[in-house]
Amino acid sequence: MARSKADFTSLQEFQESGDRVYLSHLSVDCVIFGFHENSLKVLLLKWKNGPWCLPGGFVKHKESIDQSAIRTLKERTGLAEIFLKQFYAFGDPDREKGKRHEGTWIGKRFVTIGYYALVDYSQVFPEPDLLSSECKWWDVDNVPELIYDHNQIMSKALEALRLSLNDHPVGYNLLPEKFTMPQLQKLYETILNEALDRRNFQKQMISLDVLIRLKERKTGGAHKAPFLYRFDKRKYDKAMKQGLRLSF
Amino acid sequence: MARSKADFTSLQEFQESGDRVYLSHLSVDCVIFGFHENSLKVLLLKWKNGPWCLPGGFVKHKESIDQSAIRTLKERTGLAEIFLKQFYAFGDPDREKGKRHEGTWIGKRFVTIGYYALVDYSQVFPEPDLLSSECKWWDVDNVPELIYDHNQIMSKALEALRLSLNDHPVGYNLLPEKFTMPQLQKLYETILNEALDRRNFQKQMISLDVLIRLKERKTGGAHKAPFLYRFDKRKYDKAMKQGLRLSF
DNA sequence: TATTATTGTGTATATCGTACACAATAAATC
DNA sequence: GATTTATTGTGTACGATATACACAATAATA
Repeated sequence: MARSKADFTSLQEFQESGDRVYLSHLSVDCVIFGFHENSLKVLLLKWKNGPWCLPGGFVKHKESIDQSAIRTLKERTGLAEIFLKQFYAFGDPDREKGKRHEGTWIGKRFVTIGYYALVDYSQVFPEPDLLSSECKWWDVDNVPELIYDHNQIMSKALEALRLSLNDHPVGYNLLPEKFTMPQLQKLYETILNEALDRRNFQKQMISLDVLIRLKERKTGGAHKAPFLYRFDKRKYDKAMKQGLRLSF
Repeated sequence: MARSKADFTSLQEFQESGDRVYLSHLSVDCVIFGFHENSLKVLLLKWKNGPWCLPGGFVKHKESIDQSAIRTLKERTGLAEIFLKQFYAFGDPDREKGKRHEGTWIGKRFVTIGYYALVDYSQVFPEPDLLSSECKWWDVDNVPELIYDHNQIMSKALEALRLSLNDHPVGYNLLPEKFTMPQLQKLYETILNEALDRRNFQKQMISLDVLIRLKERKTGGAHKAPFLYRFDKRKYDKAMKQGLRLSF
């Protein structure tokens, strides 16, 4: 996990007294999804002279675990108010294979709570933290080998996102405000990793009753200009809360 | 959360040096579901001279969180090899409203990982631990007020169980080996809290292709004797792994 | 002006979910 | 032993939903 150093002035201080600020043995890791050029991306961090990892952080003594994920996200993407969902806790004692920082605060055993976030790619300006040399987007089906069990965490996040499509709409957080039906379809196809019928997809989406079709069309591309849509936020939020399949 | 004292000889020793054996700030809580006399039950623990709570435990230094839930379950029910599923982590800093043991190890802030378990009611012999005076089954829609946020944890467990019915079979862990279709239906109705059509229910269950109808019928009750069924374990396990609705 | 690739729309069919009715029967009652 | 009662076993008709598929319209390009 990557860590926030805002509360310390040096790595050494952090390693010597992490307990002062954070709960020991506990971290959060964030799988941040974005959508760009018809593919699903995750935001990864690279340690200086080290491997890639998920952006993560630690939990302050008087902070909720949700809050600590929100803080991590804010620090890495600059965004507040983004969609965030806790999906699983990872707690094998040997999950940190090839551990570094042996004998230090960060070298202890950690149980980590996994969150995934959905963000508007175009609004994000990735920032590495003080211990990282890079922070950038990777294609979900082309991520490098990550430290510890972070590849597994990412897979589980993607699986959770896929499952959520069964009962919840997606897109509000991943697409720009105005978007076309083909864009929305590509998003679904990318997350599900399968092709969908264009006409049936449109019917389904419209039946969800969360879209508003605008008068405008998207111009500039070749071929027939597609209509632009936006989400009806109120209906979208309602669908997120209630779920879409109330069926048994 | 209730705690295991097996690793200590006194409460005082435990309070003074819990860190020696367990990860600090971290616990697991188990919502143990059983099914008896046509209603869904949860196993609760009562502190000596205190309120009721979910059975829980702490995580040893070299133990996975799953293992620590398994251990807790074994201690409380006597059962090993039971169905167990992690469903959510609860980490608000003030979740332990009305905290006791202020200033002691157990009085610290805890983030807890919630698990739910499905067990065969008739196989369980509830055992209180050394700090509890009682351990008994309660009807899910009639549980008393529990400590901390344990009522919320229980609700979330029930919700998770309900959602799981959408894509996974249930019953193998909650029913005796041989059972009737009406029994299975009651189980579903209890979990979903709604009445289901008898004929359609049977068709659905049979279409899941995890049941084997036996030649025997259940005798003894009044009225027409229903057939007995059992699960085809191989198919059941496959359905548990793959899920039942692969549809998008 | 013609071409090209893409979008907008509708229909026929199969599948699934839902509503519903009647015959069979094990125990209980008389 | 015949009758009553509540429950189980089974099948069918209907409507809703999912799926497969075809053709006209059009924005940019050639």
